[in-house]
Amino acid sequence: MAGGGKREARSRFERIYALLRSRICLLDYPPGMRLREEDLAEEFATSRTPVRRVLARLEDEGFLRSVHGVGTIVTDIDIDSLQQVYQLRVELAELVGKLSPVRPDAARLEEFRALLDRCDRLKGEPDAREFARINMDFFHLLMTLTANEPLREFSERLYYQTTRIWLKTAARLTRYEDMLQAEIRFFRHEVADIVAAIESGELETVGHIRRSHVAMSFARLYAEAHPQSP
Amino acid sequence: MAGGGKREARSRFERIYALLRSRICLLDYPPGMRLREEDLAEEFATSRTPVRRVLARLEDEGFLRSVHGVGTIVTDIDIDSLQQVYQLRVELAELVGKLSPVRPDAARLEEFRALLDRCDRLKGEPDAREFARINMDFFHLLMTLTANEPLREFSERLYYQTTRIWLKTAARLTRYEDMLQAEIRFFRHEVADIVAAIESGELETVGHIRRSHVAMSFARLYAEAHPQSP
DNA sequence: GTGCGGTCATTTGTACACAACATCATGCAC
DNA sequence: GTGCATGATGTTGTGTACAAATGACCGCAC
Repeated sequence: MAGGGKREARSRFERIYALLRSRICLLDYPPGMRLREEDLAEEFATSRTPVRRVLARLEDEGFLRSVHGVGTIVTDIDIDSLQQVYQLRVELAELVGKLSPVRPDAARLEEFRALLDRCDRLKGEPDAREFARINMDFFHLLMTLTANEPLREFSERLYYQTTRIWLKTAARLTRYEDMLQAEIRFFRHEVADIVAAIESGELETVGHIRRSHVAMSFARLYAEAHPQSP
Repeated sequence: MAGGGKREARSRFERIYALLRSRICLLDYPPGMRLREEDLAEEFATSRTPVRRVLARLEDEGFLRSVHGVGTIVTDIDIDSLQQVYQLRVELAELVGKLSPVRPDAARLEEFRALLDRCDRLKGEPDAREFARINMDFFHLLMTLTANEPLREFSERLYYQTTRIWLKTAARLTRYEDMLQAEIRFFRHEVADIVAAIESGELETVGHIRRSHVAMSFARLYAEAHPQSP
């Protein structure tokens, strides 16, 4: 076996899937947008069939909704309907570091530290999109701290479902520069805390830190959407 | 709109999906079995296309594995690889009753109580398949105790992935009658405990009870597969 | 007898044509 | 002018033919 045929087909599927999901989560495909299977097929130089395979999965995961005769529509999100998702995300965050914890090696640890530099650079030139990307890389690094496959899979699902709401909320604010700056500071603090916890080998502490930060992040978003009454 | 066209297509998809998943979990389709898309298409009086949509989802969820040129194969399972799945299942079990708890109404409560009768009847005529079915009904009833949609979805995924191992282990034992009787007793005890907790309004306690029973169930299975050394 | 190569049957993956369905514009009746 | 029927247009869902890939079988050389 030359080792390429079938694996190539599979990797292509994963590539298209990851790309489309990324576009949805970065709001390149904003909620409500209609995707055309034929356009996507043309972009990836294939027919509708493999594209439909990807769209079906994204629909199963709640990112899309295909309606016969109408189109494939990016699902809408709002902070209220995501409350349950966040509640579960908070719980799962704590489980990372508790179930099948994996101590990172030197190289992995260096990747964590590199995020601190990226945060600092971002502070000089704030950009919501770049922030979202760093946040995503950080998340994936965190997932390497547990070997529990189902936990990783579910956490990833919840993460991608909730990450859109941040960019959407930020885009709505008239002066979102302040919020962005503040969020970047919060985030850098979280990364620093977690790096410290990792360095002292307290993987379970990582889970607790992460849990509280996810919860607080949601609280801030929620407050932003629901101006408090006296 | 006469209200039937598209919804019918969707309900058909769900029906086929639930049926195939059920067959896999009840070992009607045992691990390693090869399914033929064309056969399934014929059974459901349709073409391969809708069947492939269902198989793709079952593959995404880890029940099947399609191999080009070979067939669609029911995935194998073993107690060791399911350890992580069980660990997460235990944690999620506790969250039911904690996240968005829903107090059951009188009718729902009656359904719980009815399970006790089914258990008692089962004691008189032990049957692994019927036991698995009661267990499944009980699980679905438990899911009505939380309104957290993602939690329900994930719990369901983990439940179906782990339920197969029980029947598989039981089928292997030479004298599985004893084990079955014992398991039925354990299970009836669990149902009774949980009914009592529900009646006193302690939904969070339900989660704790469930957690410990799932954990102990796994421990028994694990011990069965790994004869203890002194 | 054994190992190797090729041929064939079988099955999933892909491409494409067509059906089902929803939406919007158009025009006609009143 | 308004309301409704009707057709045009566009999109996803389904059926089907064909390509790609795998494994089994057979025959042949040695």
